[in-house]
Amino acid sequence: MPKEIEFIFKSPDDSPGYLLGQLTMLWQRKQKKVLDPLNLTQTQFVLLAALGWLSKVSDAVTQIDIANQSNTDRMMVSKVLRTLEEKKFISRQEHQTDTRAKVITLTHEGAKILQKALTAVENTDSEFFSVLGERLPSFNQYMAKLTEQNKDH
Amino acid sequence: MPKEIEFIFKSPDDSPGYLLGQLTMLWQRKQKKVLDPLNLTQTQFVLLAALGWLSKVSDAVTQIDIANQSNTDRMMVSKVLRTLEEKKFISRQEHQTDTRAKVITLTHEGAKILQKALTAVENTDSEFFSVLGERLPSFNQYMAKLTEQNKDH
DNA sequence: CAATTATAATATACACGACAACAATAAACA
DNA sequence: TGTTTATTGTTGTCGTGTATATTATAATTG
Repeated sequence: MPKEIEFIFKSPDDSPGYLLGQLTMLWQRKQKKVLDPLNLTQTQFVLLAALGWLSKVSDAVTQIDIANQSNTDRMMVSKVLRTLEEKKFISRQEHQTDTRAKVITLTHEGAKILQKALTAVENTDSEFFSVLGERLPSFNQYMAKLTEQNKDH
Repeated sequence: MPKEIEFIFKSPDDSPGYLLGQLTMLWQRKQKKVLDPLNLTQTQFVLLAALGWLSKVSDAVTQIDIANQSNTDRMMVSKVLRTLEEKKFISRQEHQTDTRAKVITLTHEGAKILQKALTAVENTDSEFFSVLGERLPSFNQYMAKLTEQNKDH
């Protein structure tokens, strides 16, 4: 390193951004291990869960609905749903009134996998965050507040 | 959705994993906007910062050192450092005593960019987490504890 | 010292994640 | 009604992340 240049580094433990990044990396690696045996990736699971959630209140869920529900962009949804279709976890049909849109539904197989995945992920999360103990609700509040405050612009 | 199957969804606000994922997504999008003008990606910034940090105490930083410091895996470091070399932000030389290893150093240009990036990122983080106010140290403690607890296995 | 084991870096493959650009069609409105 | 605008979905590109396997070389040990 050029000797004449001095950097001012904060200690990692004082940098919430750094900590957030590190923690997320660990969490995603753990999620991956849990979902791999179910033939699902993290994103595939999230989109499948979003579809399951939306299906409770609508019988004509479109790709845009899934994108909005999961805060994913529509290109990602398009690509991942194609993969999920190949895996026979979902099916895509023409929309009745809007020929641009596609109606996405869970297959039996997809519903079964989603059930397993929801349970597995919840158990893993429970263990991952267990160190917080009774402080978990407080942690959740922090996270929810931060998410709310930083949405959009 | 197959009508006979019922899913049990937790409310998103009660799921720390979901919240962590959502928050990280927002944070990464914001980081990207800040780093784009500096011709750096998130990962490139992290590795550059790890290199800067290590350079303070060592004059023979290897790729493995950077990988360990940043908790990134070796392949990632190999690929990203190649890109950073093309951008003239770092240089890679043969190691004196270990011919397998490469010694990584910041170039002048790289050091200047890193300085700018460190400032920009810290300002962005400061704004991103400002809603926490005086609860920030508490939040940092939660994050540090979670990270520590979930390292490795 | 020779054989085994561990380590540093790379090659390749698959799957995101963000973005730009595009085609088709629906909705809004002059 | 006809034109503009918005919406739905797709394709393609760049840059991660993770896993497996490979090459070269260092370190360990029988």
